[in-house]
Amino acid sequence: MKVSQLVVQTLREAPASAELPSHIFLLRGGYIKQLASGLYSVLPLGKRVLQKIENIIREEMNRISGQEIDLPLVHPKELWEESGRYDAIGDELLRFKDRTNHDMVLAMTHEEAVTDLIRHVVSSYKQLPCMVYQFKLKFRDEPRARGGLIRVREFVMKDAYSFHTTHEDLDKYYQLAYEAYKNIFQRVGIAPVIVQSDTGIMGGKIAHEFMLEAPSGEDNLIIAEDGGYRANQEIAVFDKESVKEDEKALEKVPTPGKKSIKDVSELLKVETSQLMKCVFYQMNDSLVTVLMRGDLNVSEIKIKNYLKVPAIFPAEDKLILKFGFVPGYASAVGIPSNKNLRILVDDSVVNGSNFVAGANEKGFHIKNVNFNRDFNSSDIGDFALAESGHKCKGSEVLLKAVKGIEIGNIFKLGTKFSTSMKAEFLDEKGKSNPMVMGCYGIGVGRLMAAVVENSHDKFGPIWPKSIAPYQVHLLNIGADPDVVSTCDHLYADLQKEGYDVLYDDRDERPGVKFKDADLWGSPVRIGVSKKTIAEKACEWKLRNETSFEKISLDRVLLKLKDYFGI
RNA sequence: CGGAGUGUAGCUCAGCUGGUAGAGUGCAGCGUUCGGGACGCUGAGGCCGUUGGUUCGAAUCCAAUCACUCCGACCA
Repeated sequence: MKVSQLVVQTLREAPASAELPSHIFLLRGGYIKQLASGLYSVLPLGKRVLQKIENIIREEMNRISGQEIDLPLVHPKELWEESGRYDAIGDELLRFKDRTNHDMVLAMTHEEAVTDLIRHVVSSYKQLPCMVYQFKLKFRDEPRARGGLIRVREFVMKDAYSFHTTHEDLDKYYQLAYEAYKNIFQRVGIAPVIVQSDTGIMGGKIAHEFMLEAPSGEDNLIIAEDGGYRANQEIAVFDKESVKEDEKALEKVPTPGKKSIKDVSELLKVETSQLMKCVFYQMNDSLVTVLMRGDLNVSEIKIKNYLKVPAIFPAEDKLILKFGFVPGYASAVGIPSNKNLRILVDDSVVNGSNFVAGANEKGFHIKNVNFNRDFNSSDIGDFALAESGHKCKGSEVLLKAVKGIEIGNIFKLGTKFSTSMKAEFLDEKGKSNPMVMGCYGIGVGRLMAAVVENSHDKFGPIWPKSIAPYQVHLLNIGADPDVVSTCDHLYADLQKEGYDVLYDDRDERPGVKFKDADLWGSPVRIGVSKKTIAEKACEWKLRNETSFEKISLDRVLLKLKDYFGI
């Protein structure tokens, strides 16, 4: 491609609102252009990168027996009602009516559509297992798009779905998908951190997220310092180092005006870990009370998962008071649970003893509160948020928190969709069973952005060979007729050899061309000037190096072959 | 949905003590240049987000509304 023909406009300056390197360089290099919040047009350069990423993913999906398909973007409401997600998902699912006044949705993911397809096509164990995948637009009406392509509303995702006769078979395939994902990310130059993740309202038990560690990441990851444990903070577990002592007698103490853990700890001169905090959430009219050791924070995801609800909200004082709790001085002592009051007790409270807790009376706390003796509940579990400085379960290894960008995920769905949507097969004995499903997603645009986050300098992206929009950037330095004709010939020769060449044939000053070359990030830059052709040579410069070398024109093809290994 | 901010030329922004609009850059043309975003001249390009109000007069003041950005909430 000749730059003179390329549909592109590079920018000297990115909009002030662009902060992430990927956002800045994709805009400045003319890869993408924002149309509206979270909606981006892709220009030819960006499209080439996306296509190369897609081809890598396609190869790896085909290698694990994937078959490419295409599912609709617009679905009738009924399909989503079948799975129960029409009501379970909030405004993120864009709903609208078609001309016949029929309720429709824009697909934010395709479990329903693919389950519908497979249940009609597959009916026997002989047809299983199978995996189908697609590259398809998703629309999610995100409350807040941000960071260029990192978080958008409309995006192409590679989503794959596998169907199995048994959980064991899914387990085996899940491992294959896991390896395929590692290959994909390695091929685009990313070394992902792979963490256990929340399964959310998708149900299922096991899921992993592939993360690019980056300060701009939206997810918090908890990683053991020896790398032995890695999980999304939402679900990460840790050692609470609880110690049980002999139970002492209750003792009411005045704590006027001291409502926070910190204040009470200072007043009574006890460690925050000897306090018991009481956090309130509400779901409609019912109250959820969470009792937790004072030095720990609540993980709302763990609570949502335990209660199996899509959302909880901080409770209003009015509701808290209605159940007999006194905000600031609250505990479960003397308050039994009932059908509108769930009392969740973190195991840090169960396994500790003699806590200072609220007296449910303004200005008073109680010392030596113990689970079982002084209050009770059958809702015991792990509801605490793992944080930097905590220790791995059962070991002394420290956990640290890092930020990450989610670039892919794999999920064991199990039979959630196949049961609700009756995707069943007949086994050897003629008995009907729900198919066991897995799903595997990668956001293609986000991956492109992640690669830039991962690999750039102050001038622009440094694309890996595998997905650079063009492999070779050719430019004439100066408009001398001999220089131009040398470049023209070189351009033709390289193309004939099958290289993707971007030829900057514009009548521009060298500085302009160099800046653009950096923004377009081709791995190899070949420059031809009057000086070089005097020696029948050209400049050979790699994007990831700062200096260039002069090589003979005869050696260009050889050197390219060597560099690209083809 | 809460909090903050911004809407003026394709892009980045100035103008905002009220008097109908500017720079840089980009674009077109001419000339001088030609190794890391050169310089000079000429030119095209704006209903100052939208609507209403105050005023003789509004980009400028007030109100509403829309859009976009950031922080938070949210994020199968």
